[in-house]
Amino acid sequence: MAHRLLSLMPSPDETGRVLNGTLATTITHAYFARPGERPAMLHLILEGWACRYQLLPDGRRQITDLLLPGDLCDIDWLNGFKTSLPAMALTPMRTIALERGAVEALARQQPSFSDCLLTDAQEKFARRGEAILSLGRRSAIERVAHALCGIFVRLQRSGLAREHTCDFRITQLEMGDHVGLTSVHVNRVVQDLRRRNLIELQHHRLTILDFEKLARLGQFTAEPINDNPVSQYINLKEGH
Amino acid sequence: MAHRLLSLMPSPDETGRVLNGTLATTITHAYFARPGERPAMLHLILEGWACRYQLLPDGRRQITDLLLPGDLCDIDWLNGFKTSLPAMALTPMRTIALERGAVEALARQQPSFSDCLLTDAQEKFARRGEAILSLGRRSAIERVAHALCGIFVRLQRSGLAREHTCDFRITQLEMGDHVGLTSVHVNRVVQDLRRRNLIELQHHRLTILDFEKLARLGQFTAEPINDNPVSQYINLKEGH
DNA sequence: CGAAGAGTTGAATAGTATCAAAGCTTGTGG
DNA sequence: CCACAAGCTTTGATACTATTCAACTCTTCG
Repeated sequence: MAHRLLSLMPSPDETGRVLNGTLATTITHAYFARPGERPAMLHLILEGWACRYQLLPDGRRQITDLLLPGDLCDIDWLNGFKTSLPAMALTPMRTIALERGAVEALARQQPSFSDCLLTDAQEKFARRGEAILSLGRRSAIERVAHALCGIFVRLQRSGLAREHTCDFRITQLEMGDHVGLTSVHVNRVVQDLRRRNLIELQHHRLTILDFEKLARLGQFTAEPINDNPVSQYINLKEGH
Repeated sequence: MAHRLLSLMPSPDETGRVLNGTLATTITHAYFARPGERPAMLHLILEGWACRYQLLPDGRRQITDLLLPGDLCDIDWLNGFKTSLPAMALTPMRTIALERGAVEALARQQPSFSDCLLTDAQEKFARRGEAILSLGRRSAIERVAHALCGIFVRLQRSGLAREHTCDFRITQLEMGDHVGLTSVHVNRVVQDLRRRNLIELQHHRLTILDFEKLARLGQFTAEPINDNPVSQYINLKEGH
């Protein structure tokens, strides 16, 4: 079961300090946390996609953060671990659940871990900056191209992409809520990308036929690699 | 000279620890920091507006963060004080300049100050979330209405608005780069808001005639008040 | 007073949303 | 294992929103 998750597994920690967590699974649409709560558990994602989102009174929805394998689900430790936006599973998920108290304690005791959390926050902050640029200034096709590149690279770095393909389990409606378009228009853009021979997208699987070109179309440049990821500090206690 | 800045001046700090800073001024379009740099000085804004922005290769610009009086110019302490996006003055500015080393030292020594920085970061993170919602899901008039409400409330909280009016010194082009529209369209939306008797906007001054209605139009809800602002820790050394 | 920048206007166009209906997939219960 | 239902994807027609381009006016500042 664990071989696909290998790259997310902890490396031996020099200081010997490690956070112990237990395996957890959820179904699609489950909430990891709801606004105002101070969740007992934080989750490191092993498999599956989740998001944070915001709603308008009339039902319009915007996904503000996409959470992929390797991500710590709760950036809200910045906010005293009090959740500001709902975090919801977009697919079935497999996560490592960590006790909030243990995370807080390790952050106080081990500066390198506290730095790691800071880096994690900075990464998410920068990602929101990219989203603002996309939504404000990129056309529909540029936005989708950029988003696909970003998702692919993140999955690749977690060892969840091989060659030029990866799983792609969210719907075009959810994609629309992510890139600020309607699902109908996402569909038209996707077809356009297919016609240009840039991607294949079917049966929950994305294949990027020409990454170079797709990246140019979306003005995508990969973010720097984080050499101090949260996953390093986490140990999965066997015997779920 | 100081009476307008009163609400930003430090209150006596219980612990006696205070960051000493000196008055600095800049002209429009001056840079506080450029990407990759590790600036020697951080700036607390007293007067004037600044922004962080991102450019596309073809010149399209998107403002990702608007920095107003009371804001610490450099959120990038999250990133080890290494600037990620350029921060530029949109108007002439008056700031309190702080030595980076002193800020770092105080953050290490005084937990309440380090919490304060965390809160500051969380506030900016949340503001980016709001921007993503606006750009992704709100119409042009809703975006502008929302932005005007947000700006007014922030200035009001810094004591820089009286009754229903405040200074408004950025151009419609810059406003467009902030809310993801062209300057032409911003102009049309502003005129629409005038026709509806919601605002007056002329001679660098904004008057909100009906805040209630404007807020409803933009789905604006004020963010919670930060009771541990950065400004509390800062002392302006006289004799610039 | 003149120049440069900012705001305003109109017409034409491009881009995206909306609405409605018809195929496809996928997962489920019989 | 099949058939069905629900949810996704696809298509077309149409309306609307925002951009583009170009000119003109008004402010501001030196």
